[in-house]
Amino acid sequence: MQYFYDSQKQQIRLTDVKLFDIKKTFECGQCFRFDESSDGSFRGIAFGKEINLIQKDTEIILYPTTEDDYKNIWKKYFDIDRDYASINETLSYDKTLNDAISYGKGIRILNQDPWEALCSFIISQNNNIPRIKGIIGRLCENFGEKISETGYSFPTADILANLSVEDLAPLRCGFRAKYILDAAKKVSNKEVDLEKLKKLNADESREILTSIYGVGNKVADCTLLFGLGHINVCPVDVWIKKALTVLFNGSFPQCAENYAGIAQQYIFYYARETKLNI
DNA sequence: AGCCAGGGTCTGC
DNA sequence: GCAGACCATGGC
Repeated sequence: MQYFYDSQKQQIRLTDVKLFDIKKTFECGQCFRFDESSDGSFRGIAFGKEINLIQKDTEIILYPTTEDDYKNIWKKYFDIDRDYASINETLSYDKTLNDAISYGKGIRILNQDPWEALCSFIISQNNNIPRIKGIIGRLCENFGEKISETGYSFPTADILANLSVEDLAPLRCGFRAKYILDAAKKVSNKEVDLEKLKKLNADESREILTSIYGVGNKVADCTLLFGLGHINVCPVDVWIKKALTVLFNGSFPQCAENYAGIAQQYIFYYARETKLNI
């Protein structure tokens, strides 16, 4: 994969793209702030920047952006440097995983902002994806910064830490409001120091994350996988639970141990798309 | 109407 | 340690 920057058009062009399908990546349930436009491109916001992506086969264009933002934000965000071919080969030793990969090939695990991942997956609990996106959209419109005509950044923990449950009423997020506020307070006052978590291992981080009211293992593991780069962590939701029972006799095979999070994402996509009617 | 959605907490055994 | 009630909201 190579990149070319066009300063005239303010765009990055990725060529010879392998194993990066933007539609699957944005629609596999790992992030909630990217939406498809009528022309098939995707627009979204991450790290306070709005960006569009359009893909044609092995070419992807990112716009508008600068070369610096590509190097400092998007290259990492889209997991460009990870060798998915090699990971897929390892996972393919298992026949069921191989089936799931042929279905979800091109999914990449995004490296999201840890606070956004934590807050988003608190909102995700006992909820469905369209409504999660709605609540997060209202959260950003109400408390984020306006960064374009229609775009708002994800609000910081510091901003949310000073709010009350009543302030969050416009979100219509129900019982989750008190969880969001506790997370915001603990992150803001460094009782949960997300920067420090980056230096800890998964078990140590999970222990700290679950000290937040409303954060259990599943939400913590989503934060570890999607926000803190632990690709060997496997969040278990109702779909994964069902898939593990039906497809794997309870747990993933040996070949998935180092990439359990990625295996999990293929299986999640596979299970939902096929509704597990296998 | 009742069930479900990328769950977690609290109570009672 | 584990099952069951409960939690808000909205789509089907």
